[in-house]
Amino acid sequence: MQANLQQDESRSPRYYRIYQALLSDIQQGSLKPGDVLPSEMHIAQSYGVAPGTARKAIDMLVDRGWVERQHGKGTFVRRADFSHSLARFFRLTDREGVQLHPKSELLDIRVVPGTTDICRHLDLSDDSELIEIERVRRVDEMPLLHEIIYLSQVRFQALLNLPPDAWGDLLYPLYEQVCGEVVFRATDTLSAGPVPASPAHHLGLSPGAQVIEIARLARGYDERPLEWRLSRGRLDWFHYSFDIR
Amino acid sequence: MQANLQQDESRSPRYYRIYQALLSDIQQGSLKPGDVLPSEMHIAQSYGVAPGTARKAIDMLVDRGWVERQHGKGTFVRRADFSHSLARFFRLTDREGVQLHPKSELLDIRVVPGTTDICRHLDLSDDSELIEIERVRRVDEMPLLHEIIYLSQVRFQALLNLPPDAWGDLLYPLYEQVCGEVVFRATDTLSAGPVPASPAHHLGLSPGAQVIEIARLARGYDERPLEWRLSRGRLDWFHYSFDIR
DNA sequence: CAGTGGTCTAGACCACACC
DNA sequence: GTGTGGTCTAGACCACTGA
Repeated sequence: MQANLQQDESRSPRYYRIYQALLSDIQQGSLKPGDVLPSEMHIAQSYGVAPGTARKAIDMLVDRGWVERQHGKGTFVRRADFSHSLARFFRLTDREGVQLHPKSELLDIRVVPGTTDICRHLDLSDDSELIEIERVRRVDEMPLLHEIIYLSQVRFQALLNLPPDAWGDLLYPLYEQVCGEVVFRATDTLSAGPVPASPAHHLGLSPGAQVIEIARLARGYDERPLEWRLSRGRLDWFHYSFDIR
Repeated sequence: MQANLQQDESRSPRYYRIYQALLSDIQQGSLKPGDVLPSEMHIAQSYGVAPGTARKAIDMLVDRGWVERQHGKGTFVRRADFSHSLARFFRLTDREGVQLHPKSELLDIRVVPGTTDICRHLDLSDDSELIEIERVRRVDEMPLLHEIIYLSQVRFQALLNLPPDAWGDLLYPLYEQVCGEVVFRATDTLSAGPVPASPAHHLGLSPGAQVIEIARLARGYDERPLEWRLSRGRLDWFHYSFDIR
């Protein structure tokens, strides 16, 4: 009956404060992917609540995809499953709507002064230095996409020292493992336009031909912009698919 | 080792069976959009379970978007909110990413024999008759999209008797009000291709010019295919935007 | 005021994993 | 066996709504 404890600082319910505490443990890294959480009873006792209340906090973590229950074993922090990162963020398909698995070739990485436009997208001051990455993504040697990627030089500096063979086909796992930055969501905007010289060359087009442009702004857990990306692809190989709910 | 088949007719938990029963009431229409559900206590008593169990069933309905709680008032079946239908299903934007609000002009509606391809998309037998609708969607008199839409003649027959002035800018509200069919989700697939004669004419292009093609399969609550739609738009006015999570 | 949903308790028994 | 999560009970008090 110590209902008094709860009164003051809490306008939010106990299960919600426990949820926030556990989530913070995960985001700060004191609970790492693959780690087991304390048992429900343990959490209940250490926060001084009934088991049902602790369970409700864990329910929230499960619903939001942070942890996974395993009956009889425990509750575990989910690994950022990058076998699914491709399926989540790469939406190009073949003619029949089947997901493609492109290979990536790094063309160039360098530090450039940011343009006003890009810095504004990334919520940076207008004169910030940016990391610019240029890539080609191929399926069966066919160049499907040409990509130019901009990142904050401050937050992604570690990428500059990577040996060439450390670059795989996916960037987002690299962002997490090398820079500790996790891409949580993204907004894609598709349009068409004439292709500049460098992408034209890598896509096997003459400059000025029409291409699809996919502009992407990717954000972290806290909604901060992390990456601005401009992908260009040939019209004739372009198939892009997704669900609306 | 007794086979502890609890001989409950159900291997599923009680809250889940209550969830299914309530959901079925909503889908069958005995609970209509805007209706209030029985109170949690009432549900608990009438199913013979504890209040917490009934509440958990309602939690599932809330999580999945079927009902909405209103503290102090009750729990209500959600209305399919067609003031947001446009924002949900129409993703064309202007150059700056701002949602467009197109006007629709009905060009033609007729009954046609279905092609194998389209009937298969709609889960109909190959020789089914279909309703074919042809529309143009304009913003400021500029023809933005040409659409051809296919529907089951059986389920959407009521559309054939509509007076021309009953056709507004949006079809999905019409499907619900006139035919009782609710579009719940859709899959869009974007690609590019040469434009046939009729769309070319309405979009102000010469036949064979490249256009964007948006193929959509829209489905109801129960995942049944409802509508197959092929929209074509000029490359130079094409901007399509959405979120990935 | 009575009725509703929102939170919380302190247990119970079951099913599953592992030793 | 013990310890875990999964389900369920039978209450309690609170906060909000509307008559």
